[in-house]
Amino acid sequence: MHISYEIDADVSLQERLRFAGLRPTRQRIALASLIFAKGDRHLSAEELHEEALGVNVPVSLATVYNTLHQFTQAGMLRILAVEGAKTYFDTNVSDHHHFFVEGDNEVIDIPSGSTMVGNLPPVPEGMEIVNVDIIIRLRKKRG
Amino acid sequence: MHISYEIDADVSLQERLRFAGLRPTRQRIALASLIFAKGDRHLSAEELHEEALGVNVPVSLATVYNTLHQFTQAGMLRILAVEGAKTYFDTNVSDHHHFFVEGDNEVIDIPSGSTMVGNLPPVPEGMEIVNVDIIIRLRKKRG
DNA sequence: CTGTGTGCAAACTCTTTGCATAAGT
DNA sequence: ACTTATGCAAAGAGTTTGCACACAG
Repeated sequence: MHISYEIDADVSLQERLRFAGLRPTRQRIALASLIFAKGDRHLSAEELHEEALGVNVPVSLATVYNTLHQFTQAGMLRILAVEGAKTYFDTNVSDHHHFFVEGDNEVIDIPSGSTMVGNLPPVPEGMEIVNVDIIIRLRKKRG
Repeated sequence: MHISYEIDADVSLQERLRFAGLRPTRQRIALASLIFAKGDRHLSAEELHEEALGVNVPVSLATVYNTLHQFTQAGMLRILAVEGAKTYFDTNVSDHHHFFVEGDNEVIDIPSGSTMVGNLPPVPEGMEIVNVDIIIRLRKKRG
């Protein structure tokens, strides 16, 4: 579904939240506008929390976590299993893959045009595919 | 390099460890034989720890972590970034990919014959590829 | 009003670290 | 002997939970 939220961001964010069965509270609206303001992003709970505090939206970290998970469940975000401890959330829910820059811990989208998945292997008995994640790990060329 | 460790597991494990610059201590030998006894495996530190205790090798969890990381650095293991908190170590160091069964948190190797990576996308300026990880997330068919 | 959301702090899980003791060469 | 590993317990990072208060409908 598409809501043209370019016209009035706050109003349609409210609609999106309502549509997802989430009450459009101050915090959720604020977080949603931070998350979805700048197009595709990858962020951790910590990052979003700091960003919120930075623009004087004093949410608690717990609420950030709750909100991110609620948005994920609503299909507005996607969890990105990259590495170790930190969980990243991806605002691009469509089918695409990722570069991951080691050292920087930076996640970069791979445009979905660059089709890469060739023939899938046979899936084990009684199982079905949820999704296919490709992560290309990069390092800076020493130079 | 290949050492035929089928002949006498303990002796050649010692050699492997020595070759990696690791002193072949009781704990490392015991853990190595648990890890490499049964062919390709995916295990977490917790699992290995319990397994060790189960066969009366009383190592501490800290030592298990240390050992797994040392083995990884020595190229005998590979870290598997699957999901969230837990770190999995893969005894299959060669080029291959994985199924991940959601719910069970089970990791299954995809035989490297099933080539899947087609055309890789252009790599960002100044970067080089470390490796390509493909994880196919599965769920049990409800039935 | 009524129910859901939020903030806080405490709890939890996985992992790492510091330091005294034990073991390898 | 001399050096490196180990064990323990404590610290650390990231995430979650429980409960009183606040807010949306």
